Amino acid sequence: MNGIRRRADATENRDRIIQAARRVMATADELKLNAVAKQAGVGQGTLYRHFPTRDHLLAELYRHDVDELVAAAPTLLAEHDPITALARWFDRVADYAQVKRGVLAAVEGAVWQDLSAHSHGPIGDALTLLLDAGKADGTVRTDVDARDVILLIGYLSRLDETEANMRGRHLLTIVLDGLRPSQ
Amino acid sequence: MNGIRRRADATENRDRIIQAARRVMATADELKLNAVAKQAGVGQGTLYRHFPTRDHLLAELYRHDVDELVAAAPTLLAEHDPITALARWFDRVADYAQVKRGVLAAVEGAVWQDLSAHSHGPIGDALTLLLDAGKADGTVRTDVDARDVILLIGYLSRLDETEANMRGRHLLTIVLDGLRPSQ
DNA sequence: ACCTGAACACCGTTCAAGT
DNA sequence: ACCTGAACACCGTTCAAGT
Repeated sequence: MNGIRRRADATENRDRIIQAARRVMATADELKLNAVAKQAGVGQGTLYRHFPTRDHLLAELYRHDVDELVAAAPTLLAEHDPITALARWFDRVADYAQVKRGVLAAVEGAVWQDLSAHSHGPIGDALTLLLDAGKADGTVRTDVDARDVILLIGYLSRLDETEANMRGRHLLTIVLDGLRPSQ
Repeated sequence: MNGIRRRADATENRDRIIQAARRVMATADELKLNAVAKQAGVGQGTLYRHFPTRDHLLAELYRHDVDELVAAAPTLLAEHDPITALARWFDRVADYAQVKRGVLAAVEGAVWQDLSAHSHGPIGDALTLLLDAGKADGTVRTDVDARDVILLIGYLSRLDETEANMRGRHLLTIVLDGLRPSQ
């Protein structure tokens, strides 16, 4: 996937940064870049060379999870009718949001980036797939797009653990109802 | 309303801080506390004496607007059926969000504070009033509360001006539909 | 009782020097 | 070609000294 030629030490440093970042995120709920560099045993400049922005680092950290989320969309569509598939997909997002709060930030960040580049990004594509199926089906209103949904479920990243348990899934139900055609 | 005895210079400084803060917010889209102190011509410590946290300052800055929002709820209810009143109230929130992005931050912040104190805060009370009327009426689902709605409309604070114009009100419609009883 | 502003703490970011 | 880490910039926050 990543055919970039790199010096061996560069590749190793990159890996060490990623692992250090995971360690930092696991303990605290924040990601101080200098702390990551220190943990990784590299200079701060090296971190910036590999990940020019915090979002780049987050995106890499959660690429695996984001990939799973993306891959789930067509699978769910094959197994359920569109609106159910969408509901199930929301469930997965809620799962990630609960266990790894950072996924949401990465999702939002990634979508932002790609929207400005006039593409939709992987998460956006997955959502578009689900929404389009629902629109064709008549179970999803036709005047919504992926970005709308990303915005609506963005509250997930602002809930603490207790509140996520109390309200997270319930609110997704409300959003889902809002996405149905009026009347 | 504020019966606290203060020295004359203290009162004056407080006012100067508030006005300086408004000026700063008007020009930039951010609120650097040291910049406010400088603009106001007071020491940083003075700012902290009057407003221990950034939220305290924001709350004061937008108290007038928040009061208007709160006062609008019963008025709207007297003039319209509950679900329409709620829709109109949303419109007002959207107005504020568009013109003064800070109102939303203040609203969210204020609600947070007061929730933890087991009261609901003025905005929460206004929303509860609207929701209760709708529930009694059968036009609002019974399993939602003010905090749910605050979370759902929180995206408003994350839109830039262009996107606010494109999606702000539209998304409120979707939220409103989600708040209706299912089926 | 209140104010001032130097000083500290903290973090992100850059860049000259080194390998 | 890549790395290091001192250094800078920036902001929030505190507190000793002053009125």
